[in-house]
Amino acid sequence: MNQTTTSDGTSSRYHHSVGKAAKNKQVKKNALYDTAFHLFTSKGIAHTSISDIAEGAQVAKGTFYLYFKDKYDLRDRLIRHKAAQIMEKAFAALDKTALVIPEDQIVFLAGHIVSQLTVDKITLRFIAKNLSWGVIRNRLYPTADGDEEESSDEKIVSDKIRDLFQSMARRYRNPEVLMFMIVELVGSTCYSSILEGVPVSIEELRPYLADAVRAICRAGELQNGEPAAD
Amino acid sequence: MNQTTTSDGTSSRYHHSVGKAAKNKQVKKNALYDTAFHLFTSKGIAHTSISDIAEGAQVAKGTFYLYFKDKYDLRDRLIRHKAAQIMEKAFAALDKTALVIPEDQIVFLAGHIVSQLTVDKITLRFIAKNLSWGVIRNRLYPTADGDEEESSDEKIVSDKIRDLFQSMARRYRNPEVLMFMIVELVGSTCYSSILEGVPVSIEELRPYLADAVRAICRAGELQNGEPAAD
Amino acid sequence: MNQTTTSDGTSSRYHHSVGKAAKNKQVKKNALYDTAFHLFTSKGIAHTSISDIAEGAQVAKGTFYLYFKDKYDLRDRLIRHKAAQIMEKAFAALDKTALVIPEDQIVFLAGHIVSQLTVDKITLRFIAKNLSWGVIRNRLYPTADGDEEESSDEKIVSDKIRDLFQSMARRYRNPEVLMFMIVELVGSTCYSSILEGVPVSIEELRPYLADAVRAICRAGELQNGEPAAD
Amino acid sequence: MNQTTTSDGTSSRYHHSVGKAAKNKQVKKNALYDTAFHLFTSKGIAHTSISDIAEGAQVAKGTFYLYFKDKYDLRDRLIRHKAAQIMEKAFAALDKTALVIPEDQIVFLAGHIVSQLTVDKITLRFIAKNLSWGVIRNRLYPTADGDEEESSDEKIVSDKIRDLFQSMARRYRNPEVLMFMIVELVGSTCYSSILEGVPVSIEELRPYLADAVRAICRAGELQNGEPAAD
DNA sequence: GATGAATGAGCATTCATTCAT
DNA sequence: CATGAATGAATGCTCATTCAT
Repeated sequence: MNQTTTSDGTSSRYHHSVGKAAKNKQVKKNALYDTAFHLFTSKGIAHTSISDIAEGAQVAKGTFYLYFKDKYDLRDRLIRHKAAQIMEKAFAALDKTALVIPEDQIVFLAGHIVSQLTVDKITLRFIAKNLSWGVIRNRLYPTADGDEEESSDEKIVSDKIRDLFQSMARRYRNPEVLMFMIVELVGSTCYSSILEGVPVSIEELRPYLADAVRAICRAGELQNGEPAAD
Repeated sequence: MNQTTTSDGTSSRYHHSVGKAAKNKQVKKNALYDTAFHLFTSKGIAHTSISDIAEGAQVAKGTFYLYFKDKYDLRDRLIRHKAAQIMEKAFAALDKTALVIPEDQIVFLAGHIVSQLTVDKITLRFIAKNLSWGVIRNRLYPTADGDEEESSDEKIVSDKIRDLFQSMARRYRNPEVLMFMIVELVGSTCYSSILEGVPVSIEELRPYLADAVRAICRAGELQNGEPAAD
Repeated sequence: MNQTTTSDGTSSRYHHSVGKAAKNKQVKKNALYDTAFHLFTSKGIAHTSISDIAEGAQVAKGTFYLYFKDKYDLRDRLIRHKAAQIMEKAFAALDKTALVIPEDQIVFLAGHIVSQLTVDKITLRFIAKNLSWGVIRNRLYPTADGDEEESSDEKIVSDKIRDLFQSMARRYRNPEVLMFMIVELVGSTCYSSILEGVPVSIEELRPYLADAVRAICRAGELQNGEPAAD
Repeated sequence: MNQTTTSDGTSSRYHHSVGKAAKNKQVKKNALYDTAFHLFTSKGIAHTSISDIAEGAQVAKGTFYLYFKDKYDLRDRLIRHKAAQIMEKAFAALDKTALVIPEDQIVFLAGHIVSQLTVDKITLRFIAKNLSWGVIRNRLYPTADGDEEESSDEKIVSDKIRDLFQSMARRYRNPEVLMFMIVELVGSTCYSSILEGVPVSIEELRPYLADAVRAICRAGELQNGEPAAD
C-alpha cells in the first residue's frame, strides 16, 4: 500500500494484480484437491475428515469452505475431473494413431481406457463405477451452471470427440447410445476384474471385452438403406 | 421351517423349541431389515443412524448389535439380498417360458431385469451399481463363510442357473465371462438411463440394449471346431 | 417374558426399579439445571457452552441432549421455573397474612415480589423481563403439551391463586387483565430500578409503585350496579 | 481526503469535498443499519452474521468494522434509535392536538404508542421490552460519550418533552417516575398482548390500559399544600 | 478509506457402542 | 435375550477478526 507511480505510468494503489491473489487461490485449491485425493484413496472418504484435508493442504480449516461446500462436493468434482482425464487421455492417444475407421477407433479407445485403469488401480477404485458417459457428455455440451474449469488442452480433446461422433453419425444408428453402452461396459467390468479378479483377471478378460465392444459396434450399424438419425 | 412336529401333529414350544424364540428373533431381524431399507432409500445411508433403524423397527438400540455388526454390514446383506432377488425373479420367469436356445434365454433374462429395475426405481437406486455378477456367482458356489440364509425356493433357482450354464458350455467359449459382461452392462446402463434419463430414456435404450446383448452372445460363441472350455 | 416368579410373587428379572434409574435421571437433570443457572448468570448465556454446563454438572456432553433440545430450551425452562417460584413464594407469604381484601392482597403480593427481586438481583437479571403473567397463567391452566413437572407444593399455591381470583371476580371488571398489568408493571420497573437505579433507586420507587398498584386496582373496580363478568 | 483542490475553485473529487465522501460514508452506514434491521427481525440476531449484514448492504466485511464495534453494538444503536423514534412520533402527534392538561397529554401519548406498536409488530418484537424510559431520558440529558447523532427534528421534540415536564412539575410529585412507570407498563403489556394475544387482545386491553394510565397519574398528583419537588 | 481472502478458535451436535439391569 | 441410559470421541461448520493489497 501507499504506493508510488512507476515510470510507465501504469500503476495504481491497490492494483489488484490478477496474478498474485488469483494464483494463490488456485494454489490452495489444488493443494486441497491433491490432498483430498490422496486421503480419500488411502483412508477412504468416510474416514477422511475435513480437518485432515485442510491440514494436509497446509491450509486453515475455514479455507476449505471457501472452495467447497463439503467433503462430498469435493469428491464429486474430483471424480468428474479424474473420469474426464481418462477419457481425454484415451482420445489424445487415439489422435496419435492412424486409425480412421470408427469401429477401430472405438475399440482402441476402450482398450486404452482398460490399460489406464489397469495401471492406475488407485484411481480406478476412486472413480469406482463413476466412469460414466455423463461426464464426457458434459464436456461436449457444457452447461452454463457448470463451473468446471476447462483447460485449453481439453478444448482440443473436445474437438476430437466431436470429430469421432461426426464420422460415426454416417455409419451408426445412435452413436451416443453406442458410446454410452461401451463406456459403461468397460468401466463396470474393469472395476470387478482389475480390483477383485472376478470373475477373471483383466488379462483374461481383455480379449472378450474387445470382442464384445466390436460386436456392440456392429450391432449398432445402420442397415443398408436405413437413414442416419438427425 | 425350523420346527418339529410332535406326534400328535401339533407343534409345540418347548419341544426342542426352536420355534417361538427363533421366530421372534426372525421377526425382529426382518423388522430391522425392512426399516433399514426404507430409511436407507429415503434418507440415504449416511444420514441413517442405528438409532433410527432400531427405533423404526421398534427394537432397543442394543438389540441391533445382536444381529448386525454395524450399519454397513446390514447394508451389504441387504444389497446382496435385493440383487439376488432380482436375478432369481428373472430366472424364475425364464422357467415359465418355452425358450430353449441359450441366446434367447439370455436376452430374455436381460430384458426381465431391465423391466424389474424400471418398475422399482427405489431398489435400483439402492443396489445402484452393485447388481454385479459376483452376487450371483456366490449363489452358485456358496462359500463357507457366507452365513447367507438360503431358502428352498432359492435352491431351485440355483438349479436353473446351473442348467443354463451347462447348455451354454457347449456353445460358448466362456459362459461365465459372457454372463458377467452382460449383467454389468445391463445394471450399469439401467442406472443411468432409468434414474437420470441419460443419455436416453430406458424405453429408447431398450432395443439398443437387446441388440447389444445378443451381439455380445454371438461374439462369445465357439467357432467351428473350437473346443469347449473345461 | 424372561421372568422368574419368586416366592412372594413380586419379583422379576429386569425389575425396572422405578426408584434407582428414575431417581438417577432426575439427579442428572437437576445438576444440569443448577449448573446452567450458575453459568448463565455469571458468564451470560452467550458465553456459556453446552460443554461448560455438562462439565459443571459432571455429566457427559451427550447426556445434555438426553434432557434438553439445546441451550435455549434449558434457559426457557429455567426462566419459567424461576418466575413461577417468585410468584409462588409471594402467594405463600400472602397465605400467612390476615389480609382479606383483594386490593390489600394484591398490593401485598406486588410488594413481596419487589422485595424478592431486590434481594435476589441475580435471578432478577436472569429472568429479566420475563416475569410475565403468562407464566402464572400456565400454572392455573396447565396445557397438555407442557411437560413441566409440578410439585405438590405448587398445587397448593395454585389453589391460593384460584381463591384470590374468585374473590376478585366479585369486585373487579377483569381480574386477569388487572393482575397482568400489575405483574408487568412491577417486573418491568424493578428491572430498571433495581439493576440500574434508573430513574431512581428501588427504595425511592417503592412508594410510588405501591400507589400505582393500588390506583390500578381501584380503576379496575366494578361500578355500582355493573355486573361482574362471567 | 486523499484530495487536492483545483485552482479554479470548483470542487471535484479531490476538493475537500466533505460532501461526497462523507455522504458516501453515511450511505454505507445506513445500508448497514437497514440490512441489519431487516435481518435481525427476520432471522433473529443470533442467526445473523456480520457477513450477512455486510453482504446485504453491498459492503465488504471489513467495512463493517469501520462503523461498528460488533453485531451487538449495531443492535443496541438500532434499538435506541427505534425506541426514540416511537417516543418522538408520539410527542410530535401530541403537538398537533389541543390538549393542555398534562394528564390528558400523558394518556394521549400512551395511546399513541400503543397504536404505533400495534401497527408495527416487527419493530415491537425487535425493541421488545427495551422501550424503556432510559432511552428518552438520554434524549433529555444527553451524555458526553453518546455519539448518537441527533437530527434537528429531534431537537424540536426534546423541547416538547421538556415543556411537558415543566407543566407536570407543578402538579405531580415526581413526573419522571410517573412517566417511567407508564412507559414501562405500556411497553411491557403491549409486547405480550399484541404479539401473543395474552392474556387478551390489544383491542380488549386498550381501555383497561387507558384507565390504568390515568389512575397512575392521579395517584401521582401532589396533594393540597404539598410542595412540588425541586 | 475499502476490500475480501484467510484464519483457526470455538461450538453444537451426532452416534456407535457399552453395560448394568 | 432385551433394554435404553449414558458415554465422549469425533467432526462438521461458523464466523468474528485481521491484514496485505
